[in-house]
Amino acid sequence: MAKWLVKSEPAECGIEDFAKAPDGVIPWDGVRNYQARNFLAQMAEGDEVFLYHSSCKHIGIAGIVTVIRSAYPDPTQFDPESPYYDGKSTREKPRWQAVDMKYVRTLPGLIPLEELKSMAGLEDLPLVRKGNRLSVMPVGEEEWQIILNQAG
DNA sequence: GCCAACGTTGGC
DNA sequence: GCCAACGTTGGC
Repeated sequence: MAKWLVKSEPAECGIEDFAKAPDGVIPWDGVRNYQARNFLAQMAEGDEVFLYHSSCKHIGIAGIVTVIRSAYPDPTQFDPESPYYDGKSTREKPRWQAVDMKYVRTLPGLIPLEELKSMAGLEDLPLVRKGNRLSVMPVGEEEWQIILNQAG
């Protein structure tokens, strides 16, 4: 099973929202970046995902979710009412993909970005690199373990 | 609120 | 195909 990390603003969709969602399930839609979309498309059912809180007071890894439905056309791209609407996308040739994710657990303590930056073995994780804006990224098995050990 | 870094768009 | 202009992300 592959491992991943996704960013979200907790005001929009944080680990608490997963914990409160019916069955703990939230569709991961609205991704509008090609590189991030390509990673989304590679996700498989059962893959585990770190949920990272960005653009807020306490930034860092807050919890773990799992992929329960692999990539399907993101419905928000067809919805003119949606902020994620994309007029250039068609149902025959959808541009954007979504997956469904399910709550696994909230970490006992958030792992702050600052700490992730200082940890050995995470140097290649795009998350800790300056100016990185990628919102969906792969996490290597070793990186995953290093972070898990830190999470307790 | 600021601003650096980045991705995308569009003129040429 | 280049690249300037623009909009967005996201840490600080």
